[in-house]
Amino acid sequence: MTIHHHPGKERIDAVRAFNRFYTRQIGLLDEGLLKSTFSLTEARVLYELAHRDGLTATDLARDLGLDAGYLSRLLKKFEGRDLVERATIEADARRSSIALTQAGQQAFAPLNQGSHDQVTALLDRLSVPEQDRLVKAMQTVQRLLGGSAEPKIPYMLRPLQVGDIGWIIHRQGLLYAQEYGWDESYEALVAEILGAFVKSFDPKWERSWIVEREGEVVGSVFVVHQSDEVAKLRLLYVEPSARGLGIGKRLVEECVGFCRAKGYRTLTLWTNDVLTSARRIYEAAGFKLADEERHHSFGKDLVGQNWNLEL
Amino acid sequence: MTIHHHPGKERIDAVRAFNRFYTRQIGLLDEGLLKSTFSLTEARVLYELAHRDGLTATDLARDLGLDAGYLSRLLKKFEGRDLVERATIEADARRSSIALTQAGQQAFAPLNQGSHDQVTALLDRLSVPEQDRLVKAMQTVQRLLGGSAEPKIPYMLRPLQVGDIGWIIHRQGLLYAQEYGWDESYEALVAEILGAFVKSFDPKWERSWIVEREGEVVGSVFVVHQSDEVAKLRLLYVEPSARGLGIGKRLVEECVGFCRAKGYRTLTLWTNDVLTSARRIYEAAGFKLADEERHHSFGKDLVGQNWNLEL
DNA sequence: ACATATACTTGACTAAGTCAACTAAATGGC
DNA sequence: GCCATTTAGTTGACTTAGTCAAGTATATGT
Repeated sequence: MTIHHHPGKERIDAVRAFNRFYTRQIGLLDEGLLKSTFSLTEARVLYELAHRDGLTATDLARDLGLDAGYLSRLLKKFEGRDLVERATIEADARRSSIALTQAGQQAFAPLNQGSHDQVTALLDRLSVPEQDRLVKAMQTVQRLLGGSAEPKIPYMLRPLQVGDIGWIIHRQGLLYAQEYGWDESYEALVAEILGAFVKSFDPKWERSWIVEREGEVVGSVFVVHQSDEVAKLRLLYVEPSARGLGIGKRLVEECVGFCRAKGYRTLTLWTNDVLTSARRIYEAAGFKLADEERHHSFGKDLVGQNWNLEL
Repeated sequence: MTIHHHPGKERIDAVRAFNRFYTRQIGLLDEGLLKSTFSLTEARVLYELAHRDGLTATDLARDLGLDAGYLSRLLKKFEGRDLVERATIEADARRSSIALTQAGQQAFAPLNQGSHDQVTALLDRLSVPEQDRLVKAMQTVQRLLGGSAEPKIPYMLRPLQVGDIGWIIHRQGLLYAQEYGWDESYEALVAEILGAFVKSFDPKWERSWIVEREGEVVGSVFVVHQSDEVAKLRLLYVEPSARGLGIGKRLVEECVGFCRAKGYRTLTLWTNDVLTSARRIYEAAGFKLADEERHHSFGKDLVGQNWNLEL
């Protein structure tokens, strides 16, 4: 659903530079560990065995990218030294699940400690905020490359938290500047709307929905009280990276449901005709175009539209 | 200058998980390239030679983490196949600078293309915003681990851009919530102030400064017009990660200089007594405490202060 | 029941990397 | 200016790590 484009040259070069950099980085870390009696590959195998249960030889070969024959011999050696033991799986006599023995765990401990200490030393050179940034960045890389397919929970709705409105202002400002060339006055408008929303928030008549996905805010919408009959839907937005998941539709549905429950008669909203995908959502939800007017805002000539939904 | 602490267990585990993940990732990428006539190490050597000039054998061994003897033989083989040539350095007869020949460059080209294509394929699976996040995250990791010491330009001041005010609202909201336990009404206040600032911005009397460091906004300050005699300094802030660089002091100096140049008589500001490090900056700049008053705001009992500087 | 696929093993092999001993030139101390 | 020490690079002898193909035993699909 997401639109894919050809990556730019700078991006490709940056990724390649990172690969080279990290190849070296891993090389450095490995050097330190090679003082032990285990080779790097052996250490990797031990690590997997120490941290996961019920592994078979095939699992190990696949996950570590090892040759089956090589691994077979390696495991035989471990078995000979009583570091691992195999238990045949009842359901399949070809396979056996491999586990560290007590001795194997003891042999692995110093190795594990060594790697732990190395990483500690690495992190110790950084300040705490830097450590946080490092870990966050690594997790981002891992998540994006891990190709963890779609996350199990594609997204979740939650109420407003501190930091959200600033983030939404930031993202909306940038997004509409990039996509439609709007100037900074749009961002300022969003800031004023949201500042006022929080300041005069009335839980009896008003509500906000924040969409979070893998820890990131990817969408939001607000319902504000205009009169006891009329509510206004404001600032519907979905991050480009999260489009196609039905988030926009879901947010509008939440608004409509909320307004019905609160006894509003009309849900109104203002938008601009250039925002075509938003319009499709409003139409699908049953909104009717009430009126249009040309205006010059955000550095552009636009056509503003008021849409209403009778509840 | 930065304070260092012992990294937490989760952070260490996250880094180790990333190392294991990326070891595998690099393994996968390398597999693809091993179809060529060159081994992985040979390819790495060729890459370095193709991208950097005046390398000596020692440079290569150090930067790629190779054994000197192994590299020596490897280079001899390349030389025999006319892929590289060595030129003795005049200043030091022991060393020679190694470079790819025309043939070497030709031999490297398909290898380079292969790696390029692989990375392209990798990136192609992601949407453009995801690609951007990936590249940014990789650069962050590289910068933090590369130990590139302090950046050459510790920070730079620039005018406001689209996205800045949202970002500042976001960060200030989070920061004051974390450090002082203030609630979301502070973030809302910042949003209102900045929304109004942009909306009614008067370049003749007003100005903003954004501090950028390695592509990130790490501080800001605003001067707003109250009357032709009185200017107000608002929303001075510096990211914790960028403290200790004199950014706060510099920002206040910029404000004072601007106000003097514009002919203001007084520069005033409002702050709270809990913000001690800010107060020190104001005192150092010559501000005098005009009055104090208790108030309950942002979910806390606070003491508000007005400070003035006669220009 | 029979062709095909999967899980692992084994033998024969090669590539990749290490280690120590060596030469030749440069550097530092006095 | 001489000599001990260091650095750059080379070479021989060696080990380790990994590959490839052929094999056995079991499971799976039709």
